[in-house]
Amino acid sequence: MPDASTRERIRDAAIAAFAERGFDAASLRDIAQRAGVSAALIVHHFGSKEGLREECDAHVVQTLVTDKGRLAGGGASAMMREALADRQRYEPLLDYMSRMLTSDTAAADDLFDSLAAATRDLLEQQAAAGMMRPQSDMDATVTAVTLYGLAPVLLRRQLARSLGEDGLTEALLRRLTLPLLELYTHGIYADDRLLTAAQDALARPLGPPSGKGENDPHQDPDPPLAG
Amino acid sequence: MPDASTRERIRDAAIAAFAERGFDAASLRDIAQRAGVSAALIVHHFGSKEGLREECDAHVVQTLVTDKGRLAGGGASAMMREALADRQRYEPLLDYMSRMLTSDTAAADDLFDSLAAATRDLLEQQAAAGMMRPQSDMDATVTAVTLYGLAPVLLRRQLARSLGEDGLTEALLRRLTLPLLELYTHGIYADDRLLTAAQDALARPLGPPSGKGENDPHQDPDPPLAG
DNA sequence: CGGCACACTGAACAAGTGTTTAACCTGTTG
DNA sequence: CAACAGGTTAAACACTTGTTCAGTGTGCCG
Repeated sequence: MPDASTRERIRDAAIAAFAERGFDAASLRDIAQRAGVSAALIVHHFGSKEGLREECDAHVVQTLVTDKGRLAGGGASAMMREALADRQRYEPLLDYMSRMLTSDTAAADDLFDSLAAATRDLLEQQAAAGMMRPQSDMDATVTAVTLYGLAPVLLRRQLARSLGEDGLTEALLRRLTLPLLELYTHGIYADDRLLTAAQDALARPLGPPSGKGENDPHQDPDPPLAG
Repeated sequence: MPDASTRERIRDAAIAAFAERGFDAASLRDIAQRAGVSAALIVHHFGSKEGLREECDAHVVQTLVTDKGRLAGGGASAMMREALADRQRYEPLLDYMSRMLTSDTAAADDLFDSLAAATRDLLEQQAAAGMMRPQSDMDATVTAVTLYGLAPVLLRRQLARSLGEDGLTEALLRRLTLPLLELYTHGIYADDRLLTAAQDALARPLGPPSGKGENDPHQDPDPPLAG
């Protein structure tokens, strides 16, 4: 393992470039300039642009997931707090992660599985402490909560813009805290009309293929899926 | 407006290509081949690749939002149902939308604003019908529900993979219906310990800068953000 | 010192990019 | 028929891309 600092400088420059412009749009010469080296040196160290990507993927996953057990009990929420605390260092990682999670790579799958596992640990821990209501389908709940935790990261730009903030500010996180906790504590619906309607509809072996749909769980009770 | 069918064929081929491979990776010659024309003709019709993109953006936004008032009361949930019903036609649109929402274009902002507006309409309608609990910050709730509705679309690949389904199948939507409705009806927490702790912490003018954090709303009550 | 290994470079290469140019074809109009 | 307009194309252009090549410098080891 030779002088690793150059390798690491290239790797970090690549992560920043991939995060900013995407893998295809970021050129080796662009990355080389950021790292203060030649394009040829990148190939010398990583074999190819694809090799560089793999190393970047692995490093981002490790930093976000494995390293220091940073999300053992926090998940994406912990990430966002870390990102706030050390913005210059973590913002590229969040951008990189966002692009990774919506790409079809094995590294993306690994990352998501790690996040889902951390979510499951947290939920099971809270369930054991008697803090959680019994869930009808724990696997689906885990996946959904993981998805919901990632949404503010992936759509961070729209989130901030929509609420009139300038990026992921602390004020933005504070403002989201209560509404989200209200949702996770009481829900947003005043009664269980929609829920029981969906339960009834799903209880029937096979719903009407494409009827009027007032009782079709995919026609009305579903809005929470999106709104 | 000359024979529009060729223009539309090019536009649709471009949407499919951009959705599959991304704007940068999809080449004009690639799009031209899909549409059965020459690359030069694309430039002749749209001026440049960027011009083609703008027309694709506009068309996708119109199809998903404006056209037929398709999401007046349904939002992303309605989208996913449409996508299921006519998969071959809508799947490229969902991929295109996912890429658009995570890019920094004006069209993306417009699309998100339209989705948020539809979410607001739906929630206010349900609030007027007495179906909703009072929200402490309606704007934040609207944004959060919009984000949460988009998460399954953006992360559809991970969602399906995580629950062992092959894409956005009807079985997958059915399986998600109850857990999500439970969440939106009762929450997932058995008591309001976390919520009141956060309320207390936020009531203090300025929280401890970086104390132990057991009462810091960003340290513990936050997990719903991600898990 | 000689020689080897290796980080590192500028220049060149083949392939692919978006775009331009000149021309072809076809239908319409005067 | 002649002239024009416009959809359409192949070929060329200038440029960028990832990668290769031949070489330079430097430090270590025998």
